[in-house]
Amino acid sequence: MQNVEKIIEILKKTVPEHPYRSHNPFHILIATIISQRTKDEVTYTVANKLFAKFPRPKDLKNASEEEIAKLIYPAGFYRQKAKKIKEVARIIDEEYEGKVPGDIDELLKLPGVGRKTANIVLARGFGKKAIAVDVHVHRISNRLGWVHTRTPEETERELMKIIPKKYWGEINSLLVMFGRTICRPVKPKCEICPIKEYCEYYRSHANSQSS
DNA sequence: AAAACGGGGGC
DNA sequence: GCCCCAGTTTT
Repeated sequence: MQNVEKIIEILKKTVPEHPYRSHNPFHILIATIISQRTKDEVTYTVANKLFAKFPRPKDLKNASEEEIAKLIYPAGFYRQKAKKIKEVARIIDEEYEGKVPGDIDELLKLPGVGRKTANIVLARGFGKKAIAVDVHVHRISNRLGWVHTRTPEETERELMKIIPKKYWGEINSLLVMFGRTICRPVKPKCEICPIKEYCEYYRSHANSQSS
């Protein structure tokens, strides 16, 4: 699988950059919680509004759940998320001196933080080597034939074997954008895909379908 | 293992 | 009008 590095380099030149460029770990964490089962444009809009009003853990801790819920309303799951966001802010302010922990086990203790969210915070917020597997990474890795897996955990383990470590932190952003623009869940745009020649899915569907 | 949370957008 | 979407938590 020497191709993996080549494929990633092609994607890096072709795929648009991930639009959420904050490197503030707390903002990454809260924005990622908001993003769960939510379209990303909506996520950025409401996250920016939220941080404009309550930028620091201490600010969000002191905000009311109703106030938070109102600001993130369009993202859906707003009551649940508002409660989690307030509690996460409180824990970080009171138990971690206002700093998001850069450790997977500590992150997983936070409400609303599962494996995917924790890995995104580590990768994007701290620049650590962590592979965050969401539906895009899972789908695309299987389509390409990099893995043949059923669960995200399994995908994460297998990807760690075949993706060079230097790409771990950015593979999620890259594949999410690739998945949005080209390798969509339904009707992937294989005609214009820059890596179709390396794709198992494309080879097996090359004759039968184009749309 | 399945249900529940949820508004917005694509078709 | 139906179905899916940067998942996590509860049943």
